[in-house]
Amino acid sequence: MKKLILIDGNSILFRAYYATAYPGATLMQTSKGEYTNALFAFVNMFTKIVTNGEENVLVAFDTSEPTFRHLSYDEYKAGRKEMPAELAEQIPRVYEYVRLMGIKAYCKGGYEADDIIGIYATEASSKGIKVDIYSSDRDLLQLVSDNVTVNLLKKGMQEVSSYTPKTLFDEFELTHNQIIDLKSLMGDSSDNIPGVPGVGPKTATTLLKQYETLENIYEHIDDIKGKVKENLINNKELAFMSKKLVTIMTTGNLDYTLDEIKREETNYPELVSFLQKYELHSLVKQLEQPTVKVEWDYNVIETEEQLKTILKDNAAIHFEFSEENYHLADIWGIGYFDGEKSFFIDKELLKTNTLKDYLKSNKIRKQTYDFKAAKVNLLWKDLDFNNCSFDLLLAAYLIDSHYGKEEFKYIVSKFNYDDVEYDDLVYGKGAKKGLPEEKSVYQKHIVSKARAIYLLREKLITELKNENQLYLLEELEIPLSNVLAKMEFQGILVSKEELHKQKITLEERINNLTNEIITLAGKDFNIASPKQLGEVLFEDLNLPHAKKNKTGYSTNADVLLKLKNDHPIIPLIIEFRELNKLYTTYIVGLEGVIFEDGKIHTIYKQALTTTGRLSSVDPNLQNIPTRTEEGRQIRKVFVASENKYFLGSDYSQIELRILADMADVKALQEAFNNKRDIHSETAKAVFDIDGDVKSEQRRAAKAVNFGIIYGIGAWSLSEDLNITPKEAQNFIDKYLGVYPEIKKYMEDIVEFATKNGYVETLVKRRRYIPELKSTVFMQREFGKRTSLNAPIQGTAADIIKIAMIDLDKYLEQNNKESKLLLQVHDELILEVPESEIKEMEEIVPKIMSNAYDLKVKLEASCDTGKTWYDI
DNA sequence: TGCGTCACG
DNA sequence: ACGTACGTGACGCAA
Repeated sequence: MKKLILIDGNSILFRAYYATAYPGATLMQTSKGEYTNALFAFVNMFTKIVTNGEENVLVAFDTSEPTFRHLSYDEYKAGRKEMPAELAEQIPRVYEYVRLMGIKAYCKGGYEADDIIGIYATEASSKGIKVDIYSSDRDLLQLVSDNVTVNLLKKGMQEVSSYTPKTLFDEFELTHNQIIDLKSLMGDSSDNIPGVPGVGPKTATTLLKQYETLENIYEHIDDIKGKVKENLINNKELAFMSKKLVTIMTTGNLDYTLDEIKREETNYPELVSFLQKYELHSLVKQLEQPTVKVEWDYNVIETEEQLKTILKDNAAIHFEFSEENYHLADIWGIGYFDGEKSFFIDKELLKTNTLKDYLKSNKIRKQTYDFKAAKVNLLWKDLDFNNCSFDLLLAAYLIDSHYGKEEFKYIVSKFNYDDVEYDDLVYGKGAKKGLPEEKSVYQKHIVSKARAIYLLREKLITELKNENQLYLLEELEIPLSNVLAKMEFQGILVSKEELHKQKITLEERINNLTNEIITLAGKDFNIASPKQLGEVLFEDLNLPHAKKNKTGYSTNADVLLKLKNDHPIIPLIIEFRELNKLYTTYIVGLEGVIFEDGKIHTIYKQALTTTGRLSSVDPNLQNIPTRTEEGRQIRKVFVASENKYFLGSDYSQIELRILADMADVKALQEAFNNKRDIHSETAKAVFDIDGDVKSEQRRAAKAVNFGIIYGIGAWSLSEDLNITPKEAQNFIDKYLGVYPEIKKYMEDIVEFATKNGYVETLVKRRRYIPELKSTVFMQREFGKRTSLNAPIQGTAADIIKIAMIDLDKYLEQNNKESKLLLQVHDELILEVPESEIKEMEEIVPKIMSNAYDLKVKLEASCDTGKTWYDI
């Protein structure tokens, strides 16, 4: 042994506790209420001390048993406050942590932690072993010697002062041997050691500089003068007793020999699950070291014969595509890893029954990254892909919903896996993106992804299991992935005639508007440019400008609406804006994404939103206009196939129902269960109305109901309702008075989020909210609002996902021709043959309302028609 | 590429 | 004094 680290566990634990338990602080707790603040801070300090795995370390603790010090001096450590229960309960956890690190945590009756350290330090030092002691207790300075360094942790936890004989002398002007005598003279209030009354550090140091030791001081007591001499003589016994008390043992009978202090291997899996159990996720991340690079190679599979020998159950398979839009993308390669061997499978083999059957099989499990992408692409090739047992993208998304936006490399790096390259580095980016010349470069890259999937599976599954989220992966997201793949592939038919008709009409109207606007403005300019428009309105026409933004005048709809009567150009611009939006985004936009089959095939991003909702891209079919009649016309472009009808079914007030359930709002529950109009009901309660509710009052109540879901603010409510912020605040107060459970829920959820750093839905989908820890006020406020909103929005997302899975199952099991086409957050759109309309009108809303049991019943409406406009 | 704008739930 | 409700995607402009 070359080096030994001795840690004063008690001292560090106290520091750790009080560093995070300052007055007014909320102590860190797990969701079950176990305190973890000291454990957390202890681990942080500990990992700074014990950096690599090579040192021999012992952590010494006190016991509650009295030592010879208590026995020889009644007042020893008297007056010390008892350890807070919040700290005491964490001690076993700290022991466990140290043990899992592969390090001995040791205490023994009759010995203080100091003594254990003193004994081992002395023994090691005598054998020429260098010793590092860590504590915040200055008493330990007496152990400093040529071989023993004492490191004292300073208040901020950040700094450490190291004491060697030299630095000790520099600071105290005394040798390390004199530290005991110093303490004996000056005493120590924290341990209730008396010392010599009237003698403080100054006097003690002066005396010791002259006489070296306590004993020698008394031998020369007559050389000393005045009050000091008197004090010394009167308290000689106290001085020598103090010396006994402050002297740390250097010999004793301990249970381990030095050799037995050898460090063992850290048990990483157990340590990770220990830290996860106590919800110390940031520590899990810090703790993990990058995995050791393993050298690996792969074989290229080019024949069916070779293929037959490698395909196994539950291997990882990765399809790499030429484009993000995977519908008709080229397959750049197929990576495959069975846990031992790595392969690159030639895509030509997709023509073989061996590969077709393997992919399609419901018996053979496959592990993937973005199962849906592969399935959709294969469906276009008239192949199928089934039985996904694990999907890395979905699993990572469930662990942290912020990960889903990121690329493969980033995601795996979050789980400390770095044996994958950045896509950009392999394929280039932008216009230059393409397969590199060198085959082995991209082949290896694609195979490396399959390896990552396989090698990370266990870890992610364990993490999900620990947080009770495995259900979400295996019973919700993966099955949903399969449903979404079918919906995307199915697509929705558009009428090119209708599209063209609307295009012509819009073009003409926009042209006319443009001419009129230019005439009124008196000069030619680009109306679609907010910058140019702002200049025309607020400089040329001198209209009053209210708001400004970073780049100039604001010209948004709100501003324009307020100027409506100030100039005849304004209504024209409002209309231009509306029509231009419809034209560019919806008419021209949709025209450009029609496939050869005459349909539009969107892509649902399943791992993107932080709340658990889906998003729809290429094109976005979740924001097709409906609020204005003009815009709603666009929906006539989407038509049912021949002899089929659209069936739309949407949840009624699902988010408010979830709020009524989660916050346990009795009045809301009752209103919902009696199928009353929820906004009128709210208006009645808030305005204390008996009879009819005026539409204005209902509107106000509706605004607050919505506001609550978003994390209401008086200012925005006042904007929304055109009242003063003060009136809005009154309104909110009244509302919360009527529904006190909501007030409580809002407070509780923010407290939970602040304490735990995340919020969750009814089925444990989690959203971390780091903004709550921000030092920026606005950021923290944002964090609070999302804490309120995410569980509600997320639960609604969970419920409709369950409904989709249930519905798909029903359709499959009963061999129905009806197909799910679209999901728009709280509504489902199906294409139904005439023969199934009646059944579906009954079954779809039923499955939707039965998807999840809340304290209030879920209701879903139902409509059918030939175009989307009609439902 | 970032911004402003506006479409949806 | 700050800036103002949650979650999205697509467009055109301007740099």
